[in-house]
Amino acid sequence: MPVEVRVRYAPSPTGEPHLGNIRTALFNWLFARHWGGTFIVRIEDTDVTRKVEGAVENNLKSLRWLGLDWDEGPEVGGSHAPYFQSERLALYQEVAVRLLEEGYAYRCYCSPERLNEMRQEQQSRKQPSGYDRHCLGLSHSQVREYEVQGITPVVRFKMPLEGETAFEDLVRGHVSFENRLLDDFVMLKSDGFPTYHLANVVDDHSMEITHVMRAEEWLPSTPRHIQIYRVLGWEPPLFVHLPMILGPDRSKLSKRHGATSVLEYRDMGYLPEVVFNFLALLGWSLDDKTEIMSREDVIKSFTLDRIVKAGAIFSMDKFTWMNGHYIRQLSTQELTKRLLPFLERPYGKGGLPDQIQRPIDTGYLNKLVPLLQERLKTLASTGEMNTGEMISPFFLDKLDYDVKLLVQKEMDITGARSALEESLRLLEILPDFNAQMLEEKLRALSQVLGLNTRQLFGILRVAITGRTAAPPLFQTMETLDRERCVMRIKAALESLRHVPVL
RNA sequence: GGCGCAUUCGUCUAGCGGCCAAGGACGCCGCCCUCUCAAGGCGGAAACCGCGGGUUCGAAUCCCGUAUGCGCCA
Repeated sequence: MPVEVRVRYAPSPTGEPHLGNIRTALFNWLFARHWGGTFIVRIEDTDVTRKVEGAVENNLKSLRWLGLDWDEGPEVGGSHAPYFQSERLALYQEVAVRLLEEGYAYRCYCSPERLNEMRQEQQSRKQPSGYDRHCLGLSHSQVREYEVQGITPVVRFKMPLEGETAFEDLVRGHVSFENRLLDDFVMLKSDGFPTYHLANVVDDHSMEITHVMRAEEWLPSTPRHIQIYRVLGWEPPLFVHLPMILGPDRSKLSKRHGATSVLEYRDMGYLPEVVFNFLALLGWSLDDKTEIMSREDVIKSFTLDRIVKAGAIFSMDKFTWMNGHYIRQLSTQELTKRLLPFLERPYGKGGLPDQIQRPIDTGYLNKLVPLLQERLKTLASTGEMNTGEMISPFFLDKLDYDVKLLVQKEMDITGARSALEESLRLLEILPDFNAQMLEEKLRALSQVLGLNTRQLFGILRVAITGRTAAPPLFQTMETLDRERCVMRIKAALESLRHVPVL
């Protein structure tokens, strides 16, 4: 492949980077790492009006969270600094002036009103829309007149009227556009800021970018970029247009499809390695079966020829499945560590009930984690309930009982009471309070009581945890210890006491 | 409206002329395991490869057209 690979991720700081942006970043990063190249981050902050506070930081944060380290860019600097376009304005202006002098560009004084009118007329006449070159042949006196009026011009690029602009896209193959259908686009705005077209060409060239990998939505503007390279006598980079990530309705993924920002997924309890793995598989695949891949695996096998051409819908279901899969692979200790911040959040945000003291006892949590592990879909939730809710019975002193739950199918209150009373008696005298012993003796008890295990264990489960869905009963009891189990069964009995026998 | 790109199970994908009456995964359904919920195991339904023409002994795979979707410009 190329002698030296230099690629870039060039976000504009207009909000939190969403999955599509990050997938683009990931592919660039993977490509660089695969070939031992350089991964650059460049901030495209020339659109002052759309700038959002904290957006740069969110972009960098997202990259760091996923472990996508950059070799040049904000915070780390590099030989091609600066990496903020707002600090490179002189460069763009210089190029604009050069193109002006060489006749490849011209100043345009047209008002938005005139452009609008022009567009409407073109539309009504069903002509292809585009700038009509009104300002191309302006005389000196006309120019002077505009200047006197205080109009600051934009700079437009003079597109060739004939021929076609073609290139080999590394994913799509040969792509071509007819020049006569491309209009004289604005390169430099009247405030002196460049448009995307100018800035990205100037920067990619001066930063010696070898491969421009970006989303497919940029494909239609590529011929413009190529024309700029051409008149400047610069060698254009290779282009790689990545398939888009789509929402469930197949349109470009956006906020109206729900959560799209990577940081939101982080807060929902998705693992960074899952985002990495899953995103790598949206638009790229290794073969017909490999899905779970370490980052080293992906780097090793990431090549452009395996990139898919069509857009892909982001499937939340599969994403969540993969997250659960990764969670189950984690060591108890690692999972405990990752769970901690989620559990320490306020109850309203998915953490443990607020009356439970923070910080949480890590040693104790460590004992619970194995009971929780295979039930988690995300760090924050089992799908049915929040993680904090799920393990709250292990932390609370008192549970609220729903009496209806205590009385199992085909049983009455009297039966439930005696089952609890007999269990209580048994637990109090059990020589060893461990899961194995508990199971053995309680099974025997169910026989004696003439109940099936489903019924007895069901009642006990509700008495012990307050709910019908919980981790395995006997391990739960062992972890809670005898004293607390006894207390809870007594409490359950107490709550049954006030219910009249029907 | 113009231009461009795309088109294999609901979804992500494998497939680069014969190995495909199309394979894997998620989801779905059923069974098993089982103290609940999960997890796991096994099995199933699910794409006539958008459609129509070619090329070829042979096409999901190559070519042309067409439809649809999406993107960009407006």
